[in-house]
Amino acid sequence: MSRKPSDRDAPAQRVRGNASATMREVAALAGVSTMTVSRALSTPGKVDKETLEKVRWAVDKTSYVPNMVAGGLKSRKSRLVAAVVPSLISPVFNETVQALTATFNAAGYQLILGQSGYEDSCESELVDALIARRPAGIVLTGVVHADDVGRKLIGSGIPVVETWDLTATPIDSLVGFSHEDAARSVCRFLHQRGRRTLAVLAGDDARAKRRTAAFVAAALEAGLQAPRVHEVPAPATLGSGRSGLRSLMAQGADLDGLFCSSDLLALGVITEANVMHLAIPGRLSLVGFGDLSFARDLEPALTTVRIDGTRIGQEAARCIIDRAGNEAAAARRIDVGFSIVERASA
Amino acid sequence: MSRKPSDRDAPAQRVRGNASATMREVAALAGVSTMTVSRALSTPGKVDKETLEKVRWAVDKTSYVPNMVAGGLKSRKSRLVAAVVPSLISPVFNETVQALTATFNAAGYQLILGQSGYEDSCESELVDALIARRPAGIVLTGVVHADDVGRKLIGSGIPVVETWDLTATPIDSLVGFSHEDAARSVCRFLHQRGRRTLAVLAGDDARAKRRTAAFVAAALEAGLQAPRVHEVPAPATLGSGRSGLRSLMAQGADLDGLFCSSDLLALGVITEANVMHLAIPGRLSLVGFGDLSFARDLEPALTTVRIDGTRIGQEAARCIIDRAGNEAAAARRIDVGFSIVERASA
DNA sequence: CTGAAAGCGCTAACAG
DNA sequence: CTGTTAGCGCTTTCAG
Repeated sequence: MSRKPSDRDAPAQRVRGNASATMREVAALAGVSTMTVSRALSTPGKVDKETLEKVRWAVDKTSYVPNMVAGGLKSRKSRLVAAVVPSLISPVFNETVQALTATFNAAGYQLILGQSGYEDSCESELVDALIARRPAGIVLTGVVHADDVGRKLIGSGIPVVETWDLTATPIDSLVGFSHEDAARSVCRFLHQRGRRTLAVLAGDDARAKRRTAAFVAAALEAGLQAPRVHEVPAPATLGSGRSGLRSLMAQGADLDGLFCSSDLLALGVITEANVMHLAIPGRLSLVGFGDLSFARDLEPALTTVRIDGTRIGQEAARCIIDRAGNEAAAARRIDVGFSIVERASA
Repeated sequence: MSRKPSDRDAPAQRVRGNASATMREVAALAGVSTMTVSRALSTPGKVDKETLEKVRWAVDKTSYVPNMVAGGLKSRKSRLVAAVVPSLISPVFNETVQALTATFNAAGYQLILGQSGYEDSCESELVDALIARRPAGIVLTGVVHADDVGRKLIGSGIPVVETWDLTATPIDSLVGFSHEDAARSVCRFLHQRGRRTLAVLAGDDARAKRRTAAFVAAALEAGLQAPRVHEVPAPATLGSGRSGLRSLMAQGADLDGLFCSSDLLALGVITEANVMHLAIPGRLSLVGFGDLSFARDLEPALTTVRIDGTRIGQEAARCIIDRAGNEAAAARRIDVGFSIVERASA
């Protein structure tokens, strides 16, 4: 079996089998100073054409890849951004994470991902670990509650964007929507369509709980009886949607309007309703939350609260990118709102 | 409105309103050298108890958070790892990404996330950007095809783990399973249960295509007629599952066994079958792929190919963490296999 | 347009 | 147990 010697051999310059070339090696090979190499790479316009050629050739020859760690240390621009998500298992934040990665990558930034879990417990350590990287910004999913975390974040001087929620006391920038308003709207929506016996099927995380509370309050205000509430452990699953519906129906078969704190729960409700021969929307109006990709194609198509996760990600990224370009840029507060996508299920 | 002055003010040491303290400031405040501070933080056992106290106090007082960028530059240990995923929208890799983040974080590493899209096009630039961070390792989803990417990766000397697939020519370590074997097993499974008119409903990404090809070949070998194939654009959705089933049935209502390249497609098939009054598994046996969280609770519960995404993530992380501790550690090849989870739908 | 000098903030390696 | 010295690889700054 013959083998072209150049194929996957280490480039000639490098003696150490692995470890990347350094700028010095490139400079030596091109017969210029490291400074010129640096310029050729970051501001090619400021370098003579011929010199540029030589440098490019040397870069190629050595397979040089700049070391951003070193560059970042000196220039104090890490081009790194950190994001914290409660969970990567549930698909709720997939759109946002995707938009963050895409927007940041397009602008030459890289994303470090951290997971906080649904409790605030280890968030403090996580934030420390992230600050240690001196990122150009930190994107948080949810608003910060722990006081020490907030202080740490403020003290670090790193731009912060809290997302997926609104608060009167943001740390810095804010891109979200009102969970309370969304829940109230759903309640009104069901009420206006003649539904009188309402219930909520919700996860037990903080934001879902707030939606539940707002929904219940709105129902009471509208003169309806207090909605039944069934809580399931976060993250929500199809299975807990099915058992949730059973348990809710067991409390009284007159239930005619149901708000699920997640489309996954709603999918479970549809599945179980099918088994129980409970007509949706005939007997029971169903509203989900999240407008996950499958919602539109369900049978019946799911009426749900749409949150534009992609937009949240994009706006959050913009906050940080813009601020990196102009330190004086002000903190932003963006309410991306929500919409009730009316489909067959309600 | 009164305000406790100490509340959110900048610590006394720091003049610049933001920007974190440096180790020098801590050292000065504690009355020791920077080296002692460094040791107090990373190897507290080697520092006198009293000194330790002083340092800890100074760290606290200045809200000092070590700068890992600087530390990493000197020690050549970035404690950063990069991962590349084709897509963050589809939930297929959620488990793996979650396991990677969790395992790495537990070991004191941080994860940089990159998205390649389902084409190999921009993968090369992405890999460059990642190598530029000098991560302790790179985890790839899928095996590398582009030759220049492979060479670049090898040349960098950074440990690489390819995942979710097997290949005879890995770059370095490998954690995956055989897509061909999985497809063949499903074919055998359906055949053994008396199904004779088979079809495949599959996404058009490279790995799904290979499963499709293997499934078709296995059917032919078993003496069955060539399975019908319906391809849908990746990423797969519930909607394309529904229309896929219609189109497949239109080609002949005698179809009695269907393999979907994703559970999401299978969910669409179940939904549409419900509408068409097509009994599953009575008339049509259905097998999905992925064992997404909802599969077990569907009606009928979905028979599907389970890939242990969590294990893939954990093993991949281990490959890199172990190698970081012992440079001589050998490249690993782990076949995590797959299993057909037999439930009601087939 | 190019180069030399001077670090960014931290830690290996060696002395005390 | 602690301190000193010397950089990691790059870029800012200032002279040519």
